[in-house]
Amino acid sequence: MTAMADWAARLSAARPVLDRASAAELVADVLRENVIDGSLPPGTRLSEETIGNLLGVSRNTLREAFRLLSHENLLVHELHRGVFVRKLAAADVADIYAMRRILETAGVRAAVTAPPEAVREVRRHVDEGQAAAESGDWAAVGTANMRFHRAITALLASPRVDETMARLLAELRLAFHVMGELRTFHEPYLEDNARIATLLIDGDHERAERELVAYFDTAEAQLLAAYAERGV
Amino acid sequence: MTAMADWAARLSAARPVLDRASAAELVADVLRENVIDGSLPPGTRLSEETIGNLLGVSRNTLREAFRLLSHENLLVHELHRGVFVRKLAAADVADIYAMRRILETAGVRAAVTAPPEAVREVRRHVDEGQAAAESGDWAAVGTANMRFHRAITALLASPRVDETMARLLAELRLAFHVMGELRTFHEPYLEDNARIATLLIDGDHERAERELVAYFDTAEAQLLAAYAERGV
DNA sequence: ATTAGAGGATTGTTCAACGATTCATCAAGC
DNA sequence: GCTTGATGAATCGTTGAACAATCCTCTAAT
Repeated sequence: MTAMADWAARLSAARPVLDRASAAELVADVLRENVIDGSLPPGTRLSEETIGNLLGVSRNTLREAFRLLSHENLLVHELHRGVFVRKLAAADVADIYAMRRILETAGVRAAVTAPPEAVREVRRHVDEGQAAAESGDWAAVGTANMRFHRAITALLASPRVDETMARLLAELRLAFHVMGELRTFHEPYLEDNARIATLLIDGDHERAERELVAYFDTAEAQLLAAYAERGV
Repeated sequence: MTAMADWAARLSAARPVLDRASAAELVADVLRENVIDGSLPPGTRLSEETIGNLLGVSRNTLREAFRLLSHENLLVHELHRGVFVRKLAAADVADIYAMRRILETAGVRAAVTAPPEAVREVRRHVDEGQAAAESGDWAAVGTANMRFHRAITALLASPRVDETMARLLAELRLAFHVMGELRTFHEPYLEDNARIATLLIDGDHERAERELVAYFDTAEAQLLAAYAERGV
């Protein structure tokens, strides 16, 4: 009975991979990648004809992909004007951090009852980030940092929280483009993350929460300062 | 200067009404209504041709409407099979309540710093619900109850939290269909809501939070019991 | 310098068509 | 009797074209 339950669990887990065939979703994947890594900077207009020819899909399919990404808040659709890569306003950044505070502090509090391997997963992403820093790959440090924070909310073991968090962080990447040097933005937080992970493993979730909140305050302030400087 | 700010505020508030020209959104509104009120029960398959003819729109427009509602988690899209009215599993109900616990308890804690009119708004929806109960309109009691809970998370003053909460509650309505009598499900909570609102206004957010958590526990248990009974 | 208008380009929407996939039916084999 | 495999109908996925509506740019006139 447990053996069969195992099959069932693994098979149903593999199911979404099989469904991954829709052309619109594939196009959305490509565009999402380019938006996130900055190839398509915020404000860029995505012409239907140009991109359609470039990717070899019809306008209808392309528009469907645009809609998918609009729902993820990565593109904005303006009636009769087209779709643009989202430009995050300062208010958006503040709102994203507000929501992160709620979800991630809840995650830290859930660490007490979460399975130990989930807590270890948090630490794993810290190590990942430090390794990337040593090789000077600051973009990789950034993604490791995001995985670290996603691992924190993963302690809640809630699919909906996970998805919300993933979307929030993808959106936040749009804001990172205003930071000139990735290094100055990511490097200082490596230590913070390590400290928080240690506190979580030690079970001192109260101090972990305080440190996390402090991180939010400084990171948000840093981003907003960069925004003010650039007058966005 | 303030006069101009007034114009600006009022105009930008009226803007979404103007944009409401998309055929797909109108179609989505109709379908949403029918899904929520149970005319289209969970599991129903929505044929593109049938519904397209019924509403007199092209398949493309209809597909866009489907996508809108899929994103709201009211429909599910299965590749090459079509779209279906979402069937909420017991695990989904549990997950929705997990997320509500996080967001709404955060809302209660934010009541301390929230503007007084926002707190009064919470109480207003309690009164609404009681009025609806007196006239025996239990569906209206249900919507008032949802507005009550949305008002709680509105204390956080975060657009993203508001939207997440709205989607969660719309999704949850799909689960209400398993409850036979709406009255037995909604009536007991009128008192709870009133008590919580009073505690919020009095500033006793600690007790308010405890009461809210207790409400979640019983409401969730009641729903899950109904699920188990019907073997869904 | 500002405004008004014409023209071109792009998006919004629909339609028809064809290939791809699923589902139900039915026959063959163990 | 049950499973396996093939057949055909129904439906979805995608494309391309067409036309209307809207926006943008450029020119010309005041």
